[in-house]
Amino acid sequence: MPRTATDAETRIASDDHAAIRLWLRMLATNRLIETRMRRLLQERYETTLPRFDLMAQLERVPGGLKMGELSRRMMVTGGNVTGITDMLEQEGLVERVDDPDDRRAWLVKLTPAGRRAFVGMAREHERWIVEALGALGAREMSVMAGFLGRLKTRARSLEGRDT
Amino acid sequence: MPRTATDAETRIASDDHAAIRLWLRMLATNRLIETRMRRLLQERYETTLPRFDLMAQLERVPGGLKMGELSRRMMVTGGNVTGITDMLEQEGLVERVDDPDDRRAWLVKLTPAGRRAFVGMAREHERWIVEALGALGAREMSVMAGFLGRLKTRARSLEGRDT
DNA sequence: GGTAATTACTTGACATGTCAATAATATAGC
DNA sequence: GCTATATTATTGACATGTCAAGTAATTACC
Repeated sequence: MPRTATDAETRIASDDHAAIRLWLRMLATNRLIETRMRRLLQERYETTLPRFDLMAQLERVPGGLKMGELSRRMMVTGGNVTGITDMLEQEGLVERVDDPDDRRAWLVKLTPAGRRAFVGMAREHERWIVEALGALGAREMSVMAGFLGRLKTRARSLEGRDT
Repeated sequence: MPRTATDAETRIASDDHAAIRLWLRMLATNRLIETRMRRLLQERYETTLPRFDLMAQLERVPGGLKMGELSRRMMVTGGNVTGITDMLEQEGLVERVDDPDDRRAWLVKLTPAGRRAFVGMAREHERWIVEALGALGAREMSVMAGFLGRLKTRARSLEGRDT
């Protein structure tokens, strides 16, 4: 029995493709960091990652965003955005305002309380991320960002046609 | 307004830390590829990513794995493993067998039908991954795997102490 | 060997995610 | 302007994920 940690990457035989190993490592790394962020957000602010994400999207757009815009930016379905917005609205952190240009649509905005709550969280969240990614230097981060950019482009183009 | 696609990475001001930008890009890339895999698994095999993951863990261990082992390897909670195993058991793809060494525990194994189903899926899944990660060459994959390895190690050590 | 602490799993409550169906409104085309 | 189509958001059904509490069995310890 190896003594190394046993996780999602485990048990990949050496003849498996390098791409598979890389993908599993991406999954495991993301999950580790994401789980940590969830836990910290819960412990320190009694909130969750999706709520934080939604507020982060709104924070830079004082005029608010339509549900569909939120959905696209958060890369989740509209139904999901409806649910999270409902929660945040109940908590008084965001508000739905009628879109004057489209009576089907809402503009979702941070309330003053929401903005106050967000800025504190965001500062600390940034520290957590800097800490978590601190294993890489600036140059390495830049190289990795380049790789990821190419993977993103590829993934998008794959969704275009249907292979 | 830039003409680039609007997604989870959007609207990060240039003064934000490189680590944040990298993290958001990791999230977006993972989500894009993962969503594609979910869709393909659903379309071609009427199954889901967590079911596939659980079966993948079992495939290399003919003797089966305990629920707790599955939980650790899949990096999800035990309650979650119970639910997914229930589904797969109903579908006849895995079975719970009494662990002869521990009467509290189960050994979860692929049924013959489960193994048959898995090998077909796995082959195609590997093609999908190779295709999705094809934007990177072998050397680049190896560099990226190294970066991710360091991020994983860091994340684990952060969970050790409590910063 | 008997009790206390730990471990393995299940359960129930709930948040988050998907999808498909629906209602309301906008838009395009004639 | 009317109609057909597309877009915006909500809803409900369901899968997946968390956590905390509960049960049963094992292990540690005196």
